Amino acid sequence: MKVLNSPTIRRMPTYLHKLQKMRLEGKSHVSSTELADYMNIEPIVVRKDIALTGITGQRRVGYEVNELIRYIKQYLGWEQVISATLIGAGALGTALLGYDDFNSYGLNIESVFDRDPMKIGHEIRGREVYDIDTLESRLQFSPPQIAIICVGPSAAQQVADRLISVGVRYIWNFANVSLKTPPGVIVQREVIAGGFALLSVKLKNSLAGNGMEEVQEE
Amino acid sequence: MKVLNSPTIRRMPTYLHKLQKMRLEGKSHVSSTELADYMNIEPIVVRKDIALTGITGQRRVGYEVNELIRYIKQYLGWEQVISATLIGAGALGTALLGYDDFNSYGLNIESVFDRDPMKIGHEIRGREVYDIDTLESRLQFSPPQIAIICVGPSAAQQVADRLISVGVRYIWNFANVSLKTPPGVIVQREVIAGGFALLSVKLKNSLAGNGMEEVQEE
DNA sequence: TGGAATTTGATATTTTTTTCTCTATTTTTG
DNA sequence: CAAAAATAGAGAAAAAAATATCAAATTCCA
Repeated sequence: MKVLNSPTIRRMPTYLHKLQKMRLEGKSHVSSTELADYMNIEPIVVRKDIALTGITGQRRVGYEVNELIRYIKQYLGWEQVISATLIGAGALGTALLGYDDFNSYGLNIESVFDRDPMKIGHEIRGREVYDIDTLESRLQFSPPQIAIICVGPSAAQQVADRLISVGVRYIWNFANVSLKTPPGVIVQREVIAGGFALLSVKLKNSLAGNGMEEVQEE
Repeated sequence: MKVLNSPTIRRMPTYLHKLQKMRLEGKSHVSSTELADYMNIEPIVVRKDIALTGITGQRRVGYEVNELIRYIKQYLGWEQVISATLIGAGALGTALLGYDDFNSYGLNIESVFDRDPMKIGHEIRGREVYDIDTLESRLQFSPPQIAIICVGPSAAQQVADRLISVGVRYIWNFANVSLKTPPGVIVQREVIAGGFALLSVKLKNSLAGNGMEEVQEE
């Protein structure tokens, strides 16, 4: 069985989001058609994605919502809590702290660090901000599984180095810079402008064709 | 020639970022190897990507930095300015307003709207925040090419409807919800949790194998 | 100067991802 | 109860993307 399919994995959180909403609404079953409509993709894509989790649905009925939630979470490794630290309590870090779904995804941001004296010791979204200088002393003995880097590009590499030195192996990097890391460290870089680039190309194409062609992708 | 290749387009901003840094450093040429090293991908991927822009390099030398910047910008439609409005001046909206590269990408955020009276009339990152109630009156006669939605999920659909009603056709949606839009409207949805899902799966796999396999993708 | 190394780019191949086709099942409707 | 509609799922095919191979050009270095 295939285990790592990037586009599928990227779609999973959206399925989950929708499923959890449906659960709240009391829906017991969901069809691939329904999920596909929600996401503007084809039902067959949804079925293939879901098949990877190992669940089986019921013909003419669909999938059991609760069961599907469980299977997706298991597939993503979201059944047990994933510990994390957030470095950089600026606008972006604050936004991430306010991202509601993380709770249900098992992401537990245990600590928040910043270097700004105006922030240190104060709470942001209910969490105390620690001095970045205490990073090593606080994380050394039980490093989080994931570090989320939300500092500016000039500080990101140094922050990454320090995180790695205390044993962090998985980095979710929002800084607009490519990190140099030793083998064994996995970095997931978020390039915000990527989505904008896609949108720009579609915009450009429609201007060029100055007409009615349908460009719909990704 | 192929025009719309999603993974390639998503990598373009990163090439551009690096190239602009190199230009500042006074470098005149760049090789695919150098860009590949920076991004932790294979040089052949870089060459294929770059080939799509139509530029030709020089063997044993690489590509001329300035020329490559121009070709990439042209490929993405970033040579002329793209007008935009930002709806939602919360943490995420503020973060986007502070994203330095947008200037050089031709993205011009002309207006910022919010519904919070504490924000309306004040400046955020040097920009005045307008009352969301004035959206129609301000945008009606020259709607921006792109709208960036950074409001909460409960408000996003209504905001999108209003934007579409004044003529916006391209939406960059950061709200954690799938928008329903009429045909002809293009929505680029950013799912923040997508990257986290990818990282989680890699983490899970390494725990499962509790050993030394290398899982490196995307 | 001549060989080694580096690099692009054309072409081919492989891998990944999406899409299609068709069957079986189940529910709903007439 | 029979027909119709909706749905999952298996297997095949197509499309997209990444990777490999190799020739040609150019530069570097001994």
